[in-house]
Order: sequence, then C-alpha cells, then structure tokens
Amino acid sequence: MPYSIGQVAKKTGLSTYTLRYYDRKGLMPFVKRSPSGRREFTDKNLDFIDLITCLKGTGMQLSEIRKFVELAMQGDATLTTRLNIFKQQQEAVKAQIKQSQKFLDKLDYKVRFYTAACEAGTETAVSGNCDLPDQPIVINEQLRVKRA
Amino acid sequence: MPYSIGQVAKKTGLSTYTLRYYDRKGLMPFVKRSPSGRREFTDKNLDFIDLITCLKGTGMQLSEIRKFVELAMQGDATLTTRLNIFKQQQEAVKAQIKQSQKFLDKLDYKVRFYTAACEAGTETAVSGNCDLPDQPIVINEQLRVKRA
DNA sequence: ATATAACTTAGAGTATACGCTAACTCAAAC
DNA sequence: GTTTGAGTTAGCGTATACTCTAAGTTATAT
Repeated sequence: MPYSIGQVAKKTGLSTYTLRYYDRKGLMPFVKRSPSGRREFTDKNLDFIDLITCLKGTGMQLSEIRKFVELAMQGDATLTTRLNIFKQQQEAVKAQIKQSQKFLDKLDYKVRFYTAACEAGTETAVSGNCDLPDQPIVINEQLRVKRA
Repeated sequence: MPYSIGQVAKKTGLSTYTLRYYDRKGLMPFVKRSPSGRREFTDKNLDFIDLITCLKGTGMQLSEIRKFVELAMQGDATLTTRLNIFKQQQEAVKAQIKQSQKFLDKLDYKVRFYTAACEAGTETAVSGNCDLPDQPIVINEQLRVKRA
C-alpha cells in the first residue's frame, strides 16, 4: 500500500508544502501517481527522501540534489559519478564538523570567561585571551564589584 | 591607527557590502566614525566581528546576534544574560555536530555501498541496509556486470 | 590641481527555500 | 448522495542574507 503525501509528511517531518516543492524542483521524479493524479509514495521512495534530507542537512542545495537525483534516475551508468558526489560531500561534512568544533571551542572559552565575569560582577576584572583559549582566566581582585 | 572598512573586509573575509549590511542591521553600534563619516574599526572591534562570525557560523540569525550586541552594549548588568546565551549556543552547536555526525555516518555507508556497486558494475548486485550501517555490504556474484 | 581609489547612503535586485491561498477534484464515511 | 477531509496546480507572499547600483563625498598620490 503506497503512502499519500500527508502520510509521508508525518513520517518525514517535512510539510506537504515542502514535499510538493521538492517534487516541483525535480527532486522526486520517481514518485508515481494514481489514476486521478495523486502522489503515491513507496517505502523505497521514503528511503530516497531520507537521503535527500541527509544531503540537504549537510548543506547541499536543492539544485545540486536535483542533479544527483537525475544521475540516480539514469541507472548504473552514473555509479562512479554518484560515488564521487558522496565522497565529496563526505569531505565537506568533515570540514564542517571541524569548523563547528572551532566555533564550539570559542564558545567554551566565552562561557568560562563570562562565568568568571559574572562571579566578579564585572567584565573589566577578568583577564584572558580568546585566541589563546588554554590561557587561564584570572580575576583581578582589585577590580571586583561582587565579593566572594 | 584604526582600520577602514576595506581593510576590515580583507582581514575578515567579509565583503564591504556585508560589513555595511551588518552595521545597518545593528550588529556594529560600537564602530566609531571619522569627522567625515567614515567607519573606523579598532582591534577590539575586529575581535567582536570575529565573535559575530562565530555566532553566525553556528547558525545564530542576525536578529539574534543583534540582541546579543545590544546586551553587550549595556555593560555588566547583562553579564548573566549573555553567559546564558553562550551556554545555550554551546548546547546548540553540540547538537548540530551530533546531527552532522549522523549524516556523515550515512554518507560513509553510501560511499561503501557505491564503491561495491562500482566494482560490481551495477547497483542491483549489491545488498546492504542503510539503517543498519554495520551490516556488511555483499556483492551477489550472479548479478555482477563487471567481472573482477 | 586633479585623477583615482575608496568611502558614504538609500534603495533596488537576487537567491534560496519555503509557506500559504485559491479554486478545484477526488475518495471515503455516513 | 452529500459532506468532509485530503489531495491537485498555479502562483503569490515571506524571510533571510546578502549584493549591487547610483549618486555623491573624501582622501591620497602624482
């Protein structure tokens, strides 16, 4: 039994608007229609939508995803091309995670800095250098507003 | 010696358009002007722009960053509020990294799958389940198109 | 002194990814 | 058989974040 667009929306968390939009954008040429024109999604289709969600979640644009889908529709002739797309995206995600980790390091430093600042009652009493995150954060007792 | 907007653009990698746009959006109320109205960025300003870039890079919207900037301009009275914003963003980034890692796992699987498919010459010869990524990927020798 | 490069603002234009409405059709329940 | 809920398309509207142009001013180098 195929799924209706509403059922797919519930299953995937995407809105029906989004699903139709994706379809219009050429991301779902594999979805068959009932005699009256309604979309009928199979379980295999759902897997593919999961993949689309994955690619989208890693920053791939809909236009690029469309290209991938078109390759996939062409069958085995495009296997290596598709493999390369996945390898490329793999590297992209690794780089993204690295970048996010750098940002997280900065945030970690900020939390330590602001924790000290809150304790001292003022930012001016706190020393520390954001670009040297391992450097200790020190409170200048002379400048404290709040006493411990 | 203060920096001009062009120099800041080079240093930060943001375009002058973007810097002015950020300014207009209230993200840089701390930037002073020369008598003739030109922006004069200090090194401290550059650090703050780095922070803005960090927050933006972790998915914070400009409108939210603006709120943070406004709090920062109010001084020590908003220290705990700002600390909480950083803590919140810290958690958000951790969650993002986790999600990205999940997507990466899926991509890793796809690379393994497609590598096998390329070797076999056809997708149909390859078995494997994306939701059980530890399951081995097996090539059905009967369905091979390309012989090893 | 003047060319040119860089700055200024206001505001229009672009890209992406939706979200929503209107007007209509269709399927299932009662 | 008719209501109700869900589906359909076309197309307009929105949000975000730029990106660029136009028209003018200012700073710097020759």
